[in-house]
Amino acid sequence: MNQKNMCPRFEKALMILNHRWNTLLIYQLLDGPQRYSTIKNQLSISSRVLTERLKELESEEIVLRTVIPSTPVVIEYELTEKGYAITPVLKAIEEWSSKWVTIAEE
Amino acid sequence: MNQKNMCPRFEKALMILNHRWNTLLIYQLLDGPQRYSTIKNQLSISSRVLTERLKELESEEIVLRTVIPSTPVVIEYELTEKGYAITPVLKAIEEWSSKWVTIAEE
DNA sequence: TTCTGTGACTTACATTTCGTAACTTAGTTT
DNA sequence: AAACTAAGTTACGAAATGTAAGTCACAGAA
Repeated sequence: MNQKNMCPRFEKALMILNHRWNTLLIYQLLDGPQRYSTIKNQLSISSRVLTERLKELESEEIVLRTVIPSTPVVIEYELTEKGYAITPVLKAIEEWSSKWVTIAEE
Repeated sequence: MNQKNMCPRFEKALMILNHRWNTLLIYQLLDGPQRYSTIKNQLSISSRVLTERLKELESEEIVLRTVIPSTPVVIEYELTEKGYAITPVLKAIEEWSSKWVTIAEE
């Protein structure tokens, strides 16, 4: 994937944001810190892939994972500053979709 | 993929834009109308998937396909108005990446 | 007039990624 | 002990993607 003369940062950004589920996950976390099970219930993602993506976003420092030592243990995920900085991208998608995207109806 | 109470247009926008290669393809077409082989050479996408994605973007009216009856026949792809309207999304990704994305170096 | 070349795809098949459902682990309440 | 809970894992089949070779229509070369 990718070309000779494209900015490598932009390219990497696309690789992260276009990876299936990631944008939706970030969008979901804009509502604030949330537990694993909350996220899983809101999106119809499987636990296998959810765990995988959260780890990816955590390693990219877009998401922060916090262990709450209750019983049973609860894990909270939230966006970092870098993560919240993606907001304008989501806003731009929202604007484009509200102006241009149509849903087939019967 | 997806939730009960999310705007269906936004959801659809995400499905289109997050589909592997699509955003990069649109980005590439911002340079103006281009032939199939040009696109293929610029991105390292396989012809199988390139054809598939161009058809998808065409059916979403993001891309316009034009046959130029030369010999051998040449096909030109270009963004529609709806397609060019995605520019702010790409700009937002560019800005985010230039501020926040780092590349590992050794 | 068969032979070679071109652009834009297809096709067949291997590899990777994803989804599904069942299982694990540690501590807790019954 | 048995059952329960949250946050994962695991095994495995299904779907998406990559790779390489092939197709088609026509044109100019040999």
